[in-house]
Amino acid sequence: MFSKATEYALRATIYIAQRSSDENKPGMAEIAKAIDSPQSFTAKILQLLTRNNRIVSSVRGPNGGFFLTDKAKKLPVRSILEAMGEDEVLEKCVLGLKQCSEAKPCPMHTNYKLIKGQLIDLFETKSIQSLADEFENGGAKLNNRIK
Amino acid sequence: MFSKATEYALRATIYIAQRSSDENKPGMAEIAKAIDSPQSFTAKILQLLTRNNRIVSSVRGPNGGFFLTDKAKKLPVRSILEAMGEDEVLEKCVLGLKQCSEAKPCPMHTNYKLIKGQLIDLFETKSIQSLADEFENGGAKLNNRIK
DNA sequence: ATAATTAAGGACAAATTTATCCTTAATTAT
DNA sequence: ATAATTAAGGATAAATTTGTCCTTAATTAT
Repeated sequence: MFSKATEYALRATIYIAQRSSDENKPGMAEIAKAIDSPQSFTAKILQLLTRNNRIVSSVRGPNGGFFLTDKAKKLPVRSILEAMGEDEVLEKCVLGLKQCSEAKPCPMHTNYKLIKGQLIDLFETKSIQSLADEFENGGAKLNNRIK
Repeated sequence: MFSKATEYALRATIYIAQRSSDENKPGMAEIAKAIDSPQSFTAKILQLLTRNNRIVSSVRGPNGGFFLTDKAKKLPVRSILEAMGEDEVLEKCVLGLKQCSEAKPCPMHTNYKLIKGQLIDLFETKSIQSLADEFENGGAKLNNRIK
């Protein structure tokens, strides 16, 4: 559904949201290991997310790392997609037609409409914080390891 | 959601399903024009779909072209995804985790589960024929042209 | 039979995505 | 102040996807 870059962005952001505090800010090595992603590539992605501190914030130097402000934690998950320039996936026509709309529907349009609405609602309603909570308390995983 | 190749595959198959008959088999030039896709690339894709006549059938020579057997028209839309090797998109974890499951859910898993079920159901229930009917009678479009 | 037409398929090219490595800049601890 | 640590950013490479072009093979019409 999403590019690998966006998948890493989602996993990294959720991880950072749950693990960061004033005393502790996970660094690149820790994050990449925790979410099963290539470190350097993930670093590039976090650079996108830290632009203007839109989603993620960072500090350099010893004990530096990444964190989310309380404000950022309340952002909808969709904002991560937006920062990655991939939010249009939610609205996109299944057949890839630019002109597809209620007025000019593709053959899948009416069938897919309801699902699309739920998908948009999910990404706009769920906050980054709520997913971090699932990770912390719900036993949810962010990597592919067995144990 | 899907690759361009799969989008073209879906559009082309629906078009062929609706336009082909014993007397008339659309050719590559007509198909590519009708669905707004690059002709040579679409030709490659139709080669995949015609392998073993799984989805699409073809005849070469004058008045040749592509068509769907009645049996093929009854196939679920999902079979097109399968022929393109892209059906796992339907089952895939939103965060891209291979191990994501009911037992080891990612933070999005429970939220996305219902939507995923509907998506799978849509692609498994809808037949190629039913989409061709939408194209024929429902005024549905397969290209990006204004009029 | 021959020529015309059309899909099949191979080779290759362009564009995009994914990924790595190395240097620079900022910050902190000593 | 200095050295150590860590993110930022540039350059580049590998892999994949998207796309084109040309030749071959099959089929049909004449």
